[in-house]
Amino acid sequence: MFNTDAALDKAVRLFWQRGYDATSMADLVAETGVAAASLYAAFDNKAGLFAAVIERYAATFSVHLYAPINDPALSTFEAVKGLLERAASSFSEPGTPAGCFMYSAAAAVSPASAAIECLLRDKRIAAEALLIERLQRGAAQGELAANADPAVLGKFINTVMEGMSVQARDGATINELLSIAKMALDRWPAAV
Amino acid sequence: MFNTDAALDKAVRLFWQRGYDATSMADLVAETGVAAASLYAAFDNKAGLFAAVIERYAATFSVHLYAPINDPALSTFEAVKGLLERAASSFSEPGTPAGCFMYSAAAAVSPASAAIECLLRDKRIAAEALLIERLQRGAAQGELAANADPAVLGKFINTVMEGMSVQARDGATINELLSIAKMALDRWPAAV
DNA sequence: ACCGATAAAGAACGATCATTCAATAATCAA
DNA sequence: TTGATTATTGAATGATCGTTCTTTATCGGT
Repeated sequence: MFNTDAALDKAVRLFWQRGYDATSMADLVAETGVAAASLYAAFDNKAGLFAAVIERYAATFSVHLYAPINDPALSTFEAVKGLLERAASSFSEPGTPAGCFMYSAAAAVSPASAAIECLLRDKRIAAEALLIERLQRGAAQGELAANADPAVLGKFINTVMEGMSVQARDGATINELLSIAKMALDRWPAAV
Repeated sequence: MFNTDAALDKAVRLFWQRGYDATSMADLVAETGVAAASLYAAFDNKAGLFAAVIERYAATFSVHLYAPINDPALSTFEAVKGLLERAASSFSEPGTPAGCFMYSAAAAVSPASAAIECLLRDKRIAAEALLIERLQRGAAQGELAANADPAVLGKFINTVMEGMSVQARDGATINELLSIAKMALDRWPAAV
């Protein structure tokens, strides 16, 4: 078989930039250099290819973005700070399309592609749940103010990240994104 | 001529939900009940129709959303609070597609539709500039802390709004959005 | 009632869409 | 080397895309 990972890397860029509906199989063939029939043999159809692209993005980009959340050596604040700072730099990284694939690749799709939208939505919700769990662990260890609600705080942090992705798509620089991240962290409910 | 505003209202919903590329002329014909040739006579082409849809959305929705920013009776804080609260309620309004049209209708499009993306981006950037101007006016009148940067604060508020739109698309309730808005308004840099 | 002008629509256009088929090239056990 | 299997592809599929052409209604002025 052809090098599926290399092809997926190319496909990730394309879907990232143009979104699901606006990326045609002809585009994917031109970008990957793999014939359409071969892509179908490997991934069944466009939706299957996109599902594989999601997993490839998660393995190569999301893992790095969310690394601070899973790093046991970091305090809860440091973990969230690391997450937002990585978002700022990766969303504005010149070598990749701006913003986050998970947020913009299927922002608005046709009813025929509703299943695709769900795939990404589930990933977004799972990532938010991961963040909230980390905050709950921090709260259990007394790192957060007593009146702080980890669920609301997590949703807030996640919302800022999602907004940062739109900002990056509109041309925000890494420094602007870092300023936004810093301001979000100003709201941090540290234990007294 | 047919009732263009009524047709545009229908078209707004369709583009709002599905985005530019995923909304076909056939969809628009079915939804508006106006024949394709008539739509072309009135708006030239799909891009022209979309441009008219943008203006229709701005006149019927954005105006209401940004009303607090232009209300001279409100303090700067009240204006921003009103903006975020209106975002929370309108983004989750059951009668309309979730989120904000300006943020999601052309989040990711094909290179052929790049001009469409620019149209919406310009609207987003103009709205952000409007918010920042309001904050600068507040700063000039001593409503903000001396070390507060209106440009950064405005970008932050705007980022939260953009994130709230993604949250709404993913099913966030009005109460969840209000909690997010409330957290964004915490530690407001009020003058001492 | 009639007529020129305007508005609306049905049917067709070539282009492109995702997908598949038939045929070729590469691989490997024997 | 041979033969069966697998991998790969160019070409063709019907469907749908945005767009336009031609024809049919509609309408205000005389």
